[in-house]
Amino acid sequence: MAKIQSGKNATKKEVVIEKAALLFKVKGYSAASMRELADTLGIEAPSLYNYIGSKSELLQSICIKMANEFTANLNIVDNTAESTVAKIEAVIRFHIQMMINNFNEVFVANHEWKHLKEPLLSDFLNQRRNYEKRLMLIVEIGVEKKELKNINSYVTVLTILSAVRGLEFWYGHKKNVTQQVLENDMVNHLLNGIIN
Amino acid sequence: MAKIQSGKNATKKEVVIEKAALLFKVKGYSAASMRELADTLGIEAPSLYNYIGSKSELLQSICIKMANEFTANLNIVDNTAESTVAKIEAVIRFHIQMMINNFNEVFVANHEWKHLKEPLLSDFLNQRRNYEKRLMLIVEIGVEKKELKNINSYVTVLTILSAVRGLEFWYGHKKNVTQQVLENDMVNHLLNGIIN
DNA sequence: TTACAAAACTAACGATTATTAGTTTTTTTA
DNA sequence: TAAAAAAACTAATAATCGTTAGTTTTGTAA
Repeated sequence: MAKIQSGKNATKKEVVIEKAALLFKVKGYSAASMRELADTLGIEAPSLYNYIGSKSELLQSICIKMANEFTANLNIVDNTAESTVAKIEAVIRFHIQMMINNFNEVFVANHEWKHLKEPLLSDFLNQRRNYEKRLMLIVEIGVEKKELKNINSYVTVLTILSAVRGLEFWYGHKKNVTQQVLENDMVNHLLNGIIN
Repeated sequence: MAKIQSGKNATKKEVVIEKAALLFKVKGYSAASMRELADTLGIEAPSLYNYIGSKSELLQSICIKMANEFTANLNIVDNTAESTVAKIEAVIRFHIQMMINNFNEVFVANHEWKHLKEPLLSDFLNQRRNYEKRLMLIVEIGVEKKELKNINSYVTVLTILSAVRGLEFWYGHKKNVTQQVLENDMVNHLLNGIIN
């Protein structure tokens, strides 16, 4: 009956993934049904399988894509930013940008990765762990160079990553606080707490 | 066949809730089945209903209990701690304590509340919103008194609550960082970033 | 020991799930 | 316009879900 609308340059498969991200965010992966996903696209559930292989594949696409984007950015930051503080600031700002521009997918990757199947689950967790370790290394170098206080690198990275992750709560309160204020205040709060 | 073990002073219902919290944490509420929960107790699924009314009730118990504990603590802190900084520090330390002593239940309340049914869903969200507002008020008073920098109270509370919430990730890495180091470093990081 | 209550069981219900098979309609290509 | 391919459909499958009903076993109190 209805035909899937693929706006702009988006593949129809990409449209399905996009809608899946929204649905997974609202209902959670397990509670979200393929029938409901099909509904949001104006088609019947079995028609989805013309575009995708399985429900699980949708989650995979979302999680892998997000993991890769964060890793790719860290590569750039690590090679371009000069001081430790500049690197950390760049990472924080990128997380904020991602949360704003890819909210649903970042949210799903953060919340629903546990439903990934092996071996992708291990891949995802390894990549995240690696990301954390690289950030810890940046902090440790900053401590050595006396750019930062004598802080524990794990706790520092944990605090920063957790704080920026919490931006998902801000998303519902956009009216009260502008992105500008949010970004600057959070960067200042997190950096002032560790700069020497 | 098997009989539910109710250790110490715990009601059998409380044992069921405790096991449910663990299961919900690992699999998520929707993906966790009553048969699996019964398995962890060594009984058959229908036997659960001798103790509880429904699966949904289990989630309710967990979420409401946690919300009340945090609210109760804030009441105490608000009445006893003197300075703004002391209040914020007390709140941060309480969150850390809760994460350590009630990890599964805190985790479930943080992650699975969306599966609550109305009107409990609204109650839960209102209570959380109220908690945030009270913290914002504490920050605003601190700014007025020049105890704190001239910061946005919403962003500050968001940053702090998100950071302590991220302790759930630390839980898997206990070996590398002691609770002492974690607690002090995080408190310092978060307070130094805003103290005037 | 007998009676009662608590707590377990088996069997089964209706609902929902992701997915497959096979078919028809629509769109694109030649 | 005819043929081929893409994209929708209907119908149905096996599996799993929370939960109920009814029954049997176990534990406790008289």
